[in-house]
Amino acid sequence: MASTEDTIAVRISKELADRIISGAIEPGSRLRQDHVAEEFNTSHVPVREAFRRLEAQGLAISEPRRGVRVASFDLGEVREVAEMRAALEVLALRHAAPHLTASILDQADEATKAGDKSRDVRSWEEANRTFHRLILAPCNMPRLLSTIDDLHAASARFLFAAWRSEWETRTDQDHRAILSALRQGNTESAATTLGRHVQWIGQKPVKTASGRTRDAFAIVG
Amino acid sequence: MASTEDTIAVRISKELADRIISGAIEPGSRLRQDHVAEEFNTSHVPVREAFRRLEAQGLAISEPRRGVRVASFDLGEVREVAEMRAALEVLALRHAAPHLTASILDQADEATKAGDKSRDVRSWEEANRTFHRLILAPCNMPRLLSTIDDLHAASARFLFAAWRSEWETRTDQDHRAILSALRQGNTESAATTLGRHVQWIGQKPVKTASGRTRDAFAIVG
DNA sequence: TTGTGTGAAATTATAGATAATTTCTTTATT
DNA sequence: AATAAAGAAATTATCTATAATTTCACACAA
Repeated sequence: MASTEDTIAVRISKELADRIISGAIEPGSRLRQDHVAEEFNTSHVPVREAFRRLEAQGLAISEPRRGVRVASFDLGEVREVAEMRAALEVLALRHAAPHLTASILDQADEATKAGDKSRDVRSWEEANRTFHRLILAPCNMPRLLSTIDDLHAASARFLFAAWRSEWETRTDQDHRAILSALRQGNTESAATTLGRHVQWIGQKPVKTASGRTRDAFAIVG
Repeated sequence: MASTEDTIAVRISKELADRIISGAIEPGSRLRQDHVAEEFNTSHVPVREAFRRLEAQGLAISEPRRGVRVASFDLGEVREVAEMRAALEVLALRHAAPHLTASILDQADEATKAGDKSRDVRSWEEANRTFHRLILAPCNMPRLLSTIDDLHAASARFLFAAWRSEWETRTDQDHRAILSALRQGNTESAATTLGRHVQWIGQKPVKTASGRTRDAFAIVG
């Protein structure tokens, strides 16, 4: 962790992002600058800068003079993020494909296996994110990649909100189909599968705070 | 202008964004917080927050302890922004199409005419942006729309850098074709044209500071 | 009950002051 | 002349203090 190199504001924003994504802080709850400042043993100036970062990532919403709260989300936003990911990841893959090496594809295969073996959401999500990053990074489009990263952060949040604890292992056929197409140089087929893959929205009943049961939705790809 | 409602940081970031986009501040030049603070008659705390905003929009780059500078760009980034716009605007249009009314399409037609009549880049850019926003806004996907807005800001910057002053009026056939397809309910055709339209990169010789001539590139759609 | 003021407490937003780091300039050395 | 070292100036990052605004709790009236 290069956290000693980072500025305090960056360190705080990373830590808060992690908590928001993992669900440790509830959607809608307020982020109070003095409290955060006290926790991190700083003044609130870097805290405010951290808030601006979270805002840009779509993890928090700030209303002037009324403070910052953790962004809430609904099925509409899950769909929106899924479709944006589909459009942008397909674009990235088309550009990355010519630069993919056997070594990268092997690593992506490893990530897929790690995902299949995962017995909890957190490690599945990490493996999945690694897979996507591996095959997309060689596109060499920094702006595109950072937008995709933000969308993955949002996806992870939806996922953890739905699959809070229980997780069934499953074999990711899509990842395998994508890798196989890429190995054969069939970029179009890989892109098509990827586009469908990231739009797959899983559905799961969860118990709400009030004891009732409702359906939660998340992107599972 | 609702600037009195905004926080000082927002006001500063908007003003600086405008200067960066218009080219009033050169790419690569440093943004010094004390100087900006003095100009706006504030302390540097809101200035720093404004910098974080610019960073998120991709208009400035900040290096810890070394300050913030105006982001520079090259042909690669112009292409990247063009492709991202194509992917995302097509997505937005597909969702917006069912909600488009005759009134909206008429307004878009007006915007096209205004663009054709424009005798300078700035007013052409504004009309063009209005056109795109009109036909995309009804998609009702806030995250997508704000990402597209940032990309339009980048596009405008490329454009002003290339077409600093001279501008030839021209008739935008693409806009007309898109509107006509939309009126006929042919969303796919409109989307295809839009995707191509936004990726059209114009090329123009410009004189550099050192008196030499090189080619500048910009998105002209 | 429901709604509406009112004041205290909490919180945000900004200013001014300080410490730490980088950049620039000048001077010495090969 | 070119390069390196050293010190001064400028600049960033942070902290402490203050002003302005919002939120909350509670009382009172409809």
